[in-house]
Amino acid sequence: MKKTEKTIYEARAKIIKAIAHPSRLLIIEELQRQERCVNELTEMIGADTSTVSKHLSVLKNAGLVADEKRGNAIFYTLRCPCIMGFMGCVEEVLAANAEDQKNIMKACKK
Amino acid sequence: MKKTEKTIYEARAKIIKAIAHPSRLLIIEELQRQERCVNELTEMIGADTSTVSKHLSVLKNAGLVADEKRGNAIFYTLRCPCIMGFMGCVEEVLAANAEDQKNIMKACKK
DNA sequence: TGGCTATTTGGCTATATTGCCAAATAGATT
DNA sequence: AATCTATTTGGCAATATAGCCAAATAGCCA
Repeated sequence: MKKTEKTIYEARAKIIKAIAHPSRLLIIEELQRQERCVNELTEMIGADTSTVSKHLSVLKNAGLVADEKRGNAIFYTLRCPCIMGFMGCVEEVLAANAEDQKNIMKACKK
Repeated sequence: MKKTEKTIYEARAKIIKAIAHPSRLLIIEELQRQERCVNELTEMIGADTSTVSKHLSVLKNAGLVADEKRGNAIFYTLRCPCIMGFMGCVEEVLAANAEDQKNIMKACKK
């Protein structure tokens, strides 16, 4: 792998890594519906505020969300709705895996 | 986040995490083109064989690739070509980030 | 000003990931 | 059988990630 290539793959991996966490997936899904402040997301996730704040900074750092201060709160929005297209494929993979499991079970019973 | 919800998000995150690594991105891209054995991928990546083997087992464990033994070698194939749809969105994010950088630079010069 | 509310930051521990080496395994070849 | 090739596994050290608490910061409100 050449150096230039490596840089490109690393940049892509950084984006995808930012998405690859249960809480951050929830955040992305919710922000795709509507903008939310840290407090609201914290309640939905049920973790410490600081933890959620850090998740948001990971997403922001990857360029996936934008934030805007309004009044006392900071509202986060999803910058790239296309991310949700991801999820369809992920579900496909999960469905395929479930199908495999089913077939394995069936084979075992024989 | 309810327990059931959490399980779902964790399952999704596992798939996405499997994709989120530079070498594994290269592997996915290459397998989308054609099936490859561990040795071939190892050469392309330029890491230890054992390292590549482990990357492949991560992908396999997530259900993203399948393997088939033929002769002396084990050939890996991509199970879900839809993953490549991911990449378009990732590139969009990277382009948007680059655009931001450019604007920041421009603002600084003033 | 002083106290709220919302959010971020620093610090720490626990856990997970990565990547190398060496050794084990499995087939193919001689 | 002995060897060669391809791959996986175990073990280890380095690094990264996650999540909590406590403390810092910033704007609002009385």
